[in-house]
Amino acid sequence: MEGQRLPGALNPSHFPAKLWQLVNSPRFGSVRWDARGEGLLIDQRLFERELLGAAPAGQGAALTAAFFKTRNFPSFIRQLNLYGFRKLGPGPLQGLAGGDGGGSAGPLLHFHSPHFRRDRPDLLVHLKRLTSANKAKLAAGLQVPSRPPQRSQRLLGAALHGDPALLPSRLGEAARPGELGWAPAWW
Amino acid sequence: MEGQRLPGALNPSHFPAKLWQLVNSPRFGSVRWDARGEGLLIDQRLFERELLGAAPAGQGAALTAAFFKTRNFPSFIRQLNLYGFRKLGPGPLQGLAGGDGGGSAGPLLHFHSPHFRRDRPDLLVHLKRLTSANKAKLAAGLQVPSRPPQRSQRLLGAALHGDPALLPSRLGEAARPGELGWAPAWW
DNA sequence: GGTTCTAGAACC
DNA sequence: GGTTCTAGAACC
Repeated sequence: MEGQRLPGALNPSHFPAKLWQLVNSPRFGSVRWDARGEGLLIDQRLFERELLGAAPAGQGAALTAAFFKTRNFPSFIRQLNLYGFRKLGPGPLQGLAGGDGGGSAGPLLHFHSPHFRRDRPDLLVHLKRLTSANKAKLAAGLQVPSRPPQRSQRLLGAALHGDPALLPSRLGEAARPGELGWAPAWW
Repeated sequence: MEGQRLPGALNPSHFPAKLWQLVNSPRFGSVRWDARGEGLLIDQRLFERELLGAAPAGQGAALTAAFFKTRNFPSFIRQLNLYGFRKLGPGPLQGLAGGDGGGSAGPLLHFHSPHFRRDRPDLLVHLKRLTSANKAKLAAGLQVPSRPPQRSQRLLGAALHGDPALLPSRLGEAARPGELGWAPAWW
């Protein structure tokens, strides 16, 4: 399980953290690592059913866990591109994807970012939202700050990942009512 | 049935002609006119099944008529935008869409172009592919030429639409073998 | 920062 | 000209 812990410095409500949790979660099969742990394999059909609440055609829209706010798969792709992921086409690199993944319903999309690797959660902090402003800063060699998670978010993350180092040690620092009394629907 | 005939000047292999035939075809329910005949109502779920060969989830990909070359719905949207269609959001205009369309499987997308109206096939010639070059020409008040359909395509269109004026009147002008010996799979 | 709609560009 | 991938911009 090493390498699957979400670094505490990441804001769990932002896309990189959510994606990290998603790919490492046994709950979901639509997003997983490729054979080398250096890219993402995404089963669009399964993704829409698991995460976007798409009904199996004929049934009404099922209410589903709100991992993402959207109901549209293209918005997820937009997020990937916005954070610098690139699609890997069919070819030698794609060949490393690693099989059909066992019962996948549809074709797999293969995406890659140099800052998103299974064994390198420390690189996640380099995933930046590539707005034009941020790109200009990065091009100029400047730093792009990340808003750190709020106290309640850090507590939640620590609780979810069982990281005692991040949990309050004294009662006086304990979570206020409501602060830890919930969990995301997708967990 | 007036107004559903494809103008002979249009190249039937290009997007505007295909879209016109699609929305006026009784074969397909995924694309149809809104209540005013001034916009398109598109049922993405049905569109993917009818025209892109999407399997009903679980089954393998079904082989389907090749109305479009793509298997991806976003490519169809890209075409709409490329030809100047804009999406109408929920609101007063959207309210004119006209019901759920009778058994539509999913939510409807509403798109509009001033050159695409049920009762005005004569406007279709103004639908231009909005490349940056074409947009510059249009902005300069210049004309953007359309490649006219080839002889075989004119003949096919005339035959499909039963337009005797466009069909050869003498045997010497008749179609050569193979020229009319086929029809699109989707017809 | 996330989501949505549209457009640029490259490839076919 | 059609298709695909990525990005800009506006809105939330």
